[in-house]
Parts: sequence; C-alpha cells; structure tokens
Amino acid sequence: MKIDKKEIVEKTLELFGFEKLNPVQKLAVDRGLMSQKNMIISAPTASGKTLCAFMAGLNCFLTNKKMIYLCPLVALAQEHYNNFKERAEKLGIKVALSIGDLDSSDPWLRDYDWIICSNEKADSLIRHGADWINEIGLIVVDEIHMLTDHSRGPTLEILLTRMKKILPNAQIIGLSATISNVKELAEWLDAEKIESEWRPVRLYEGVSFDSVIEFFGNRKYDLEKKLWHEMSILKNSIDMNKQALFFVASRRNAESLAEKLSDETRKYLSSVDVMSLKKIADEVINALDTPTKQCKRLGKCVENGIAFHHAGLIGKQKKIIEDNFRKGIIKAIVATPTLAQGVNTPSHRVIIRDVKRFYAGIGARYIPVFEYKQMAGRAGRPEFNSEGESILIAKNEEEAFELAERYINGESEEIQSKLALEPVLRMHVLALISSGFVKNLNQLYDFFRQTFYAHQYGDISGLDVRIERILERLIEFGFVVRINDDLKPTKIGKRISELYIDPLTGHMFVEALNKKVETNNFGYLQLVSSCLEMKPLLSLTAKDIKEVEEKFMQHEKHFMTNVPKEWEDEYEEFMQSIKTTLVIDDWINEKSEDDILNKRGVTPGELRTRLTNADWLLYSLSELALLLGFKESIKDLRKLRIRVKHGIKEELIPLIRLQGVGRMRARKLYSHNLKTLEDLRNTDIIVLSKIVGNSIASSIKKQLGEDVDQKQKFLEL
DNA sequence: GCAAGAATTCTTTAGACAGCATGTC
DNA sequence: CTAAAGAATTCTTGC
Repeated sequence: MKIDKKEIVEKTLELFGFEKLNPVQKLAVDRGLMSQKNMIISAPTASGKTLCAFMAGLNCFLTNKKMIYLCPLVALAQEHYNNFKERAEKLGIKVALSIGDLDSSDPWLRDYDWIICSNEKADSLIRHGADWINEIGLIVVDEIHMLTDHSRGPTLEILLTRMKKILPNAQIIGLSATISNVKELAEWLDAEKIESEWRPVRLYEGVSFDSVIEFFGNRKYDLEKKLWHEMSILKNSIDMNKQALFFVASRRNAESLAEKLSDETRKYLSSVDVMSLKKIADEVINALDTPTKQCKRLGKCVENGIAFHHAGLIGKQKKIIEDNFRKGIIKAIVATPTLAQGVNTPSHRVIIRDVKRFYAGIGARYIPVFEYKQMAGRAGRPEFNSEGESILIAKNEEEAFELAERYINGESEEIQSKLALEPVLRMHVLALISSGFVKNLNQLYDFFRQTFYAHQYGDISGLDVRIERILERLIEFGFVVRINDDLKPTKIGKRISELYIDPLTGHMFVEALNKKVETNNFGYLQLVSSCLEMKPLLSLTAKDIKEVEEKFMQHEKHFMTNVPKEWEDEYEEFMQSIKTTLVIDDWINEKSEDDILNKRGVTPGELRTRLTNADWLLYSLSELALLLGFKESIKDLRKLRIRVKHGIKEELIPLIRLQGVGRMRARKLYSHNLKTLEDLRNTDIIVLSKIVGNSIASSIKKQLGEDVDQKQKFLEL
C-alpha cells in the first residue's frame, strides 16, 4: 500500500478504526505535528497520544528517515511494538523492537524504519556508536515526565541532550501525562506545547467514607452498612456489573486484601464465570515447574474472580491476569502501584486505598499528587462506557475532605531534573568520555549546560563541582586519562561503559580480581551480590540469620570484597548480600524452586530478576577478567554463568547444551548414568525414550547428528 | 479448663533498566 | 523530619 502525505490522517484513522481525530490529536496536527515541529503533548492517560506518534511516524517515513520510539518500560515497548507493527506493516513500514534481553548489537536495526526501544537501550545503542543513528528523523519520547524520576530520569535526560546534539534536525515529540510545568520542558526542547484535559471517558473523582461514596455533587452511592469498607465498595461495583481495580501500598497488603475480598465474592459469580475462572486459576498456579505458596494463593483468589498483582509475580502470571481482566472474566484486581504506570489495564472503577507509603528513613508519607492522578487515570474503559470512577478511601468525613482537597483538587507536581544525583551522573560522565562524544574538559562542562537541569536551574555551579569530583574518581580508578585538558577513556573504562555497569561496580570488580584471594563460586556470587545493580538486596529475616552467619564463617577466606566488622555500617548490607548469595547458591545446587522460595521468603518474580542480574554481572566480571588477563577466573566464571542460568550443578554442564533439556531433564539423564553427550550417543533411542519421552529423545538424537527417522517410525507403531 | 475474641507486640515495607548468545518443562 | 498495617503472640473473658 502506498501512501501520500495528504492521506496520513485518513490512513491512520482507517488503520485504527476511528472516524475522526479526537481533540488532542486535532490540536497536535493543527499546530504542526506533520511539519517537523518539536512538540510536548501533555494530556491524560488514554487520550490517544500514541496516535499522534503514529501519524508523525508515517510523515517521517515518507521522508525516508527513521523513527525511534522511546519507552520507559520494556512491557510498554512491547505493547507499542505489537500495536504499531500490525498496522504499519500494511504500509510497508518495517518495525523493530530493541530491548535489553532480546538482542545485543545493532547493525540489523539499520534495515528497519521504526525502532521501538527502552530509554536505556537507546542510551546503550548510542554508546556503542550505532551508525544508523544518523538516519533518525523523529524521536518520540513516551512518558517524558520520567525525566523527574530519581533513578532513571537522568539517563533519559542525558539521552535527549545527546540526541539533540547529534541530530539537530530531527523532530522531537514528547508524550506526557498532565504536569504543571510543561512550559519549562517545552522551552528546553524548543517545542510547541500542546496541553489538553480531554479524555475519551469522563472521570468522576470521589471519596468513600462512612458507607457512602461521595462524588461531591456529581453523584453519590450508599453502601451496604453491614459489610466492611472495601467489600462494600466491591459489592456496589459488582451490583452494577462493573470491574474494580484497587491500589494498595505493599505486596502483602495486595495479597491479603485480595484474599479477604475473594472469600466473599464467590457467591456473586455466575456458573460460566466459575468455569473460565477455574481454567485461569490453573494457568496461574502452574506458571512455574512446581507451584509455590504464592502461586497457590493467587490461584485461590483467581478462582473466586479476584487477583492480586505485584512485582513478585512472574511475567507470565501478570500477563494472564491483565489479559483476563481486560476480557472481564476477572472481576477485580488488587495491585501495588506497578499497574498505574505499566501496560494498559483500565477498569471502570479505580479504588485508591493507600495514599501513604513508607520511605526508608523517613517513615510513611503521602504519595505525590502525580501518582494519584496516574492511578485515577486508569478509570474508564472507552470501548464500553463513557465514564469512569476513581475513589479514594477515607476513614471518616474529616479525612475524606482532606484527601479530596489534597488529591482531587490538587495539581500534579512539577517535573524536576534529578541529574545532580551522583550515582547516575558518574555513569554518564564515563559514557560521554568513553564514546568519544566529549573529548576535553570544555566539551564536558559545555554538554551539561545544555541539559534540562541547566535550563531549569540556570545556575549549574553545583553540578560542575560534582562533575569535577566524579572525573577525579574516574581518573583515580583508571577509567579515564587526562592529559592537560584532553580526556580519553582507557580500554577498561570504555568496556565498563559498554557493559552498562556503574563505574563503582566496575572498580569493585577490578579491585576484587586484583586481590589475591583463593576464591570460589560463593565468593564470586557474593561479589556480584554486593553490586549496586543488585539492589535492593533481599531482606534478612530472623530465620535466615543463623545460616547466613554460618556461611559467613565458612567462606570468610573466599570473599573478594572487603569484609566489614560487625560494628561497621556496612555490616548489615554485607549480611544481606550473603543472603542473596545463599539464594543463588541454592539455585545452582539444584534445590527446587519451591524450596528456595519458601525457605528464604523470596517470591518467584524476585528470584527471577536476581538471577538475570547475576548473570549479567557475572558476564561483565568475566569480560573485565578477560581484559585484565585473569585466565583462571574466566574459566571459573564461564562455568558459573551456565550454572546460574540453568540452575544446575557443575556435572550437568555437558548435558544442558541440548535443546529441550533443562535442569530437570538433565538431572534425570544423569541419574540414569548418562553423563556426557557420548553416553547419550551410545544409548539406544528406545532406552532414551523411557527416560525423557519420545519427542525429547528423538530431538536429542537429532541434535547429536543421528538419523532417527527409522526408529521414530518404529516407535510410532 | 478452654476457646473465642481482645489486646499487645513484632515485623515489614513499590518498582525493574542494562550485556550477550541461543533456546525451559 | 521516623508511620501504618498485617501477622503473630499473649492476655482476658465467659462459660
């Protein structure tokens, strides 16, 4: 299908199945969306900002340039990818998804027109100096308000500053939730400011207290007095045949509320629901090899139509829940704040129960208005209703008014550059020098004068001081060399930047490798567990302490990091790193997943992220060992990585290479005295089938280069 | 003497990006 | 500038 510039709007509407542009989209088009104007489009969730990006993308495609679409979350990148790919391909546009664990290098991206990636991936691509970057004509920044995030905002800020410099002619479109200082941001990017409060559904914001839900003059519901508060709201929702999405402050709260609610909801389910829910519950329970306590608990809730949702679940379970909630089979979700910023899971009703959250060292505090708006914004499903309701839960009338004043009438906080925070700054100063983007002191300081930070605060002398301090450390670490005013990366500095690890971690690795200790796997794992990248560390509970102390004594000689004394501040953290090590150690010694999780009080999702992180860090460590010539370490680390990846003891390494053989099957083969590929080759396929089943057996034989057709036929008879 | 329920103490606290080379049960 | 809720444990009460 060919397309002309005049048809962009028309074609886009057709592809998405809309009649006409909505007010936000129309405004953007009128103000120059298709004439290369930079723009910040600030509008509520679900107001169709993505469509603007799509149109601009088409426009860009017609000029033979690439669009890069930046997302703050991998899950969002995937969602947009699916959304775009299906439609854009009809117009001959090639869409690619580039995220961390999917692919490494970039050359293949050259052949694509639209590249969807996470902010960090884009940063990494630039660090590696991908040549196709110059072909970018449009940069779309989804959720550009991420700029204000403590931990990940600075990366986005640096990325944008850099892209602006490399691609002075590219169009930049920032998509943002409603924020109060759009103007400031727009000025920085030299962009047109498009602000709108338009929503596809009307949002009623209310408060619930004393058995009523009050929408302040707009409407009011009376709740059943005999029920407890949350239940009465849910009952009220179910009576109207509406779904409910509860937001609470912690995982524990999410699980316990879901469980309590589910006890009572089963009586409101139809027999059709019961059947489909049973099926979903089974899926959720069997998402892992052996169901864990958490899986069972979730399954039990789902059976009754309610799910909890938080980061302790694995991706598969989250997806099942999100999908079935969208389909309307699951009636309610109790979630932690993840769901407010993640994939699109709208609900007719959103109930915000906890507005206070614990901040380490400070205690419980009110969450920002911005976060409230994000959660409330999830209310309303355009395809079914023309309205949505968000409800705050208050204990009494007094609190109800207080909450309404603070949140419903409140204005979202301004976004603020967090660039001055040292850990992130450290990483980016090294990256700038490593990629040769900045060649001397002048260029370095000059670069930071073009950031949002400089634009926002004007005075950047404070920042300069920090940069200076960081530079000194990088030189001290041997990652950067300074000759007069020229700055050059060292080999190791460059590698650290490419590996995307914190320079402090890099330094710790180098020191550890140089430290002449007789280490072992436990030592390596402890080293990796004490990295910044592994934080937050798994918490140490009363029942762990004994074993952690035992291991501490047992491996005292093997630690590659500095071992703190009991009275030192670092001691606590050190013990936590041992706990994390313990969990990984259990895993590579083939403890069952369920055992590990139960015994250590860890959730499946947590275990998964720790293992991925450990693998990445072990890889980085081995790369540094390679660069520094520590041959022994490289060998050890290679083996260790395989073991961490698959959760196996060393003896299974030869078997794990086979496709279709994981930790379970490898162990099974081994226990039948089949210990090497040679053993397998010498074993008859019929014998093998008895152990691992027909299809795996023939797959193994095929992989070993044997023609199995004949015997396969025999087996089928 | 015992169990239900009240009172008190203890415990814990959201989330998730990146490298690289191939394929879990 | 350091809170709140759930879980576990102990205490009280009523028979």
